[in-house]
Amino acid sequence: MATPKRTSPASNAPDPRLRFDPFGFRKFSRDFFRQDTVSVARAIIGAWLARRHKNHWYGARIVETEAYLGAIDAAAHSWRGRRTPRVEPMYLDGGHLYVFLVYGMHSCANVVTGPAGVAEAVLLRAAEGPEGTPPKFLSGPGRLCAAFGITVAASGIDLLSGGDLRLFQGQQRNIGISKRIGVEYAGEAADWPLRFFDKDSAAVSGPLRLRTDL
DNA sequence: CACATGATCGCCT
DNA sequence: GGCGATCATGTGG
Repeated sequence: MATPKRTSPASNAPDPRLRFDPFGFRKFSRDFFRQDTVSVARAIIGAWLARRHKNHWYGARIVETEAYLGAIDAAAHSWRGRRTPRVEPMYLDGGHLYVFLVYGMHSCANVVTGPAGVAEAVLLRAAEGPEGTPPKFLSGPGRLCAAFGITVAASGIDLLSGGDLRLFQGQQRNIGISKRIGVEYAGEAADWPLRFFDKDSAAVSGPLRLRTDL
């Protein structure tokens, strides 16, 4: 008989090093996510991504994001209003999650922004784990998803309806701005200053030259 | 650190 | 059929 084919699980277990206690954290309002996408991308630097798994909580502080501006943005999956099953979650109300697979192997998680029908989102590019975890542990969208066990099975879920994935408010940070990473094909949009990062975090991804303001 | 390359497959044209 | 909102590894400066 043939070699057993490995089936990808609906959702993977989060890394145990991310255990944390969400007690006392404040949640965001729906209207917060309905703001313009750039504001949200900036504002969630320092916020906490959290996941519940088998009655335990796991979390990390977001240190790097990118804004994707929908129909007008050649780097966005919803460019020119493109509407396919994969991209459909981008059209949901602000506060939902959009997850996609790149290069056949890495998941990327986005927070949907704007009101329903506006297909914009914020890509979560990197986070900082608890002290003691390697600086690059959650550095890069693929690694962040892998550590949290987030897969495309989570695409379309609501972060505000009491589910297993949530976003909590954090502390204000020193914000740096640059162009986005890995979108060179997007023409003029490739140079738009839509990447935001915590200047004081070692967990930020990408080349060093993109770690300073424009 | 910068740059090049291979891995690997769902999605779109 | 081609190509990515990436990552790990290897080379060279």
